Amino acid sequence: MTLVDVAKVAGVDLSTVSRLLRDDRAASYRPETRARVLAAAEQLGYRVNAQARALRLGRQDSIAILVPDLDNFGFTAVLRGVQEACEEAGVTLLISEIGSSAPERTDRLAALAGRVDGVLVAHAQDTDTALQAWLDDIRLPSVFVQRSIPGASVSVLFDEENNAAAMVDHLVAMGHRDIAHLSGDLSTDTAKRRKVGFDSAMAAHGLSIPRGRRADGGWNIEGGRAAAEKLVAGRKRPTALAVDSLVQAIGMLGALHAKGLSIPDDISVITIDEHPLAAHTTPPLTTVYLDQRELGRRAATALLDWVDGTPAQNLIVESPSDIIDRGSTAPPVAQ
Amino acid sequence: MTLVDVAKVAGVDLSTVSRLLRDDRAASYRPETRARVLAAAEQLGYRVNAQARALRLGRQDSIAILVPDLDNFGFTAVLRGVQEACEEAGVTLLISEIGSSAPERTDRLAALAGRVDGVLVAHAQDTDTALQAWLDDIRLPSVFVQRSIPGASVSVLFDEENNAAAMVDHLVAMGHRDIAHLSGDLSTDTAKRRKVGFDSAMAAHGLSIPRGRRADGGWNIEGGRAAAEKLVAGRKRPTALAVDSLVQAIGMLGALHAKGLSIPDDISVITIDEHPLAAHTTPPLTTVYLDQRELGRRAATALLDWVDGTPAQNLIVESPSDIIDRGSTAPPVAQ
DNA sequence: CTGTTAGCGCGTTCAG
DNA sequence: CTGAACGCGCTAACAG
Repeated sequence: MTLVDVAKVAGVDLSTVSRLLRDDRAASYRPETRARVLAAAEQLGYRVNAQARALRLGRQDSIAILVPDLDNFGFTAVLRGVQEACEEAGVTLLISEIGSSAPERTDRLAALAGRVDGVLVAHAQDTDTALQAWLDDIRLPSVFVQRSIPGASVSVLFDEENNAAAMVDHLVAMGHRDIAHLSGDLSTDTAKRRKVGFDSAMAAHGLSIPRGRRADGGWNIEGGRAAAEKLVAGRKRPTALAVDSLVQAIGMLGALHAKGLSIPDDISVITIDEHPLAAHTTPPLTTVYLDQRELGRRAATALLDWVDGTPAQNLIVESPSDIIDRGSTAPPVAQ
Repeated sequence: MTLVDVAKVAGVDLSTVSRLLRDDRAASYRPETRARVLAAAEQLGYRVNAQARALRLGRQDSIAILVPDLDNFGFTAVLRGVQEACEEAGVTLLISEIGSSAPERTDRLAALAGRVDGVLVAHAQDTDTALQAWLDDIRLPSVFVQRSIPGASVSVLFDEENNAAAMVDHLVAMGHRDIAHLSGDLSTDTAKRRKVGFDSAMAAHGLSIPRGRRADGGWNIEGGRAAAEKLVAGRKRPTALAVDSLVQAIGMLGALHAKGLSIPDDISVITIDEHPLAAHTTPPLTTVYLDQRELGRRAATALLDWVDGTPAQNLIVESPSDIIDRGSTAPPVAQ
């Protein structure tokens, strides 16, 4: 099932088979030859050898995406968008989980480097110098997805300030004035930008943010829970909670329920990120919808273009920041 | 940064470099040569070209795992176990989502075939003949993970009958006699085997399963919700619900809450699958713990061994079926 | 329109 | 202990 085999069966040269099977349109072969070759290939079940092809062409037709945590369902929509774009481009996608800076991470990255034409990065803390060093080292095109590292590669981002502001606007429109911000991991720029957006929006409404009204929820369930506990611990609770991610919101719900708080009667909550799960929590969560799928598509496309020779540029993907209202917010009541 | 480059810098033949860098121990080279080569490699930042190596050796040092749905957090622990095993073996893992039988799935599969030495399959409905055909076609070692197709390849499974029985035993021990089974997709053998286990366990306790006490929840949130609605719709509710997966349990919670049922006061619930999420639902869920990570490891190891020449055998991974009691079950009360 | 030829980078005999 | 030479399967000139 190699080119020579097919050529032998078809009674032509292997280069003819190679061209015929690939270009198809380009060369107008004699119908007879064409038929013979196609028949032989079919009969033998011929498949090009991806490795030989990669070796010859110096390109892999495959890219990788580095994700922090496969458990994080806040990110699957992005993955799906990336998959789609890759599919359309006929490129294989390699998904790799690279959690914390474990030592074996280096090996995984090293193995990856030789197998792909470029890499998408969905994992980046400002301090992750090891990752940055690796990216420099491999000299492959790389694009950060919904993350960015200062002074580093290209990024495809949402307007996160806008997203955070959307939460504030929604809550203020309901009459809230004492709003707490359950932030994502503040060592990531995504969380930083949302913080800025939150603060600006509050200021725009003439509201201040007293001490104790922000907590870092670390982008995970447990962090969200701990942060929520802190935010509602004081004598005077905020009347509403704006949460940076759905994953953290899950933890928050646990904390609020444990404390016997009823949503939205005692406290309103809203979160960024949309996922099937949001419709099935208790209560269902009002969310800021982000088109993560589109973000994934755009990031993948940018990377693929870069691989093809067109350097990618930083890109902000417009997202409607639409509110999906599932009733977890309501006007505040006097405590 | 190829072998020749290193050889040139080190002033030796490229074959020397090749041996030295790989065997290391095998050949006892002159320390001097050794040092020169290593230094040159280091200096040039040499990396073997995975493609050339694969072409030469006829092996990719990489395997793929086919998953139905990356959104399904019930499966990430398996993935993690697989990743670990691959890491230890120095093998690259290719994760690929192959949802329904979309037409583009074929392309994705075809591209995969040339890049891996074998494939793990975590997606299998008895009726998925296209997938089966592909597996036959590629003639690569393949192992099914927590799934099996009748008469097909090798499987690495849990004792699912035992797992379902664990739910029944726990509930019966609490005093329940009227237990409903919210099953997984009954076209998958996993669900079928759990059904058998559930029924046997009930029979062993001298309990029967009246009509309307089982519903197919399709392995997803929405299916779980719909099935739960059906199960508690009748005049006389069951006193307890045994759910086949955490994902479905999420949907179930939504349904029960919407109906105003309180857990475990009005109805007890228990589910198979452990995940961080289970500790943070309302209420937290009592679960049957499965060592999915170990399952993943074993499956990956079996496949890797097969790739190395030792055909894999069907394998049942012992799992303790331990109950993690988070209080979502309680003795039944008269209605 | 089709065959010939020359590598892509590497691992492996076989000599020496 | 090290070098020389071949070929894995494929593509892209270049002939014819």
